[in-house]
Amino acid sequence: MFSINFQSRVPVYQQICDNIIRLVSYGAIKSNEQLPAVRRMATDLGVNPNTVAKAYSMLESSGYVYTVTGKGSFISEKLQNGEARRIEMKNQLREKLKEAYSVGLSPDDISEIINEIYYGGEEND
Amino acid sequence: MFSINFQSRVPVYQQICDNIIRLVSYGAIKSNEQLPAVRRMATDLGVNPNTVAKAYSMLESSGYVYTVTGKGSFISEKLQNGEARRIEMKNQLREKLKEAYSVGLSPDDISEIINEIYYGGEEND
DNA sequence: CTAATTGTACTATTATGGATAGTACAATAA
DNA sequence: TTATTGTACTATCCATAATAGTACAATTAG
Repeated sequence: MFSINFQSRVPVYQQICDNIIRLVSYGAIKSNEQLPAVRRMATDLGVNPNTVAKAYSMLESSGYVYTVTGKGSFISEKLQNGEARRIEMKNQLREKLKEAYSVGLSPDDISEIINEIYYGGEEND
Repeated sequence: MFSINFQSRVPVYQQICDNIIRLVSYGAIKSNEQLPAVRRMATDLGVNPNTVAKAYSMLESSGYVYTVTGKGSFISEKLQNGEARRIEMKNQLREKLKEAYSVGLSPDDISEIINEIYYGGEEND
């Protein structure tokens, strides 16, 4: 599903939240679909069940997940409309990249950052 | 000069480094200009001198600052020439790309925008 | 010269947040 | 029933950051 970067300064529970949201944005998980059980995901990721539980509970308080004790946790409808966010994000990114261009950042410089973020380099907040 | 966000998960010494780089990129500090003394900046920011010392020493090992014991720490030439501006831009771009990542934008999505800006059209790499 | 200021190098200690360990419980499903 | 779900605890551990305090070499100002 995804993996945890234990070198990162970003807390594991936060990484779990981020990844779930990202997967939904990608369409890899659809709304009303059930998330892996807390204990299951914990063993999959190699972390403590409490850590996953914390992530789930935070996602629920954000409204991105609804949960039924005894059944499981499920992606809410609220998370489905990621398309608008992606378009908006593209526009913002375009403006920022124009600035980068005018300051003299090279495509390689940018690729470096992309690799760092997408393929598991250092993260900060 | 600047202030520290003690609520942030970003370490104070890191914030100090970032801010100094940022100030240089804004032209608020020029190269060969002396930085405040470790003890002075410490009291200004309300932190421990050791924390500032750590920031300075990290900046030095990055080559952004040179230091003479007994005299002080100074901004190196390296940060002139728009280098500082590019560093700051990289930081901003990194934050934006993190957002893009979390929203589900793919590297290809981003490459498309980069090509559009840098090569003015529909080529891909 | 002396005295003050510079950065640096230590060691020790504390504080905080995150993660783990373990247990227990209510609700659901087979 | 029995197993699985999420949840709620408490206690503990650990890593990192930050502090506290001292000391020292180099520089500068007097």
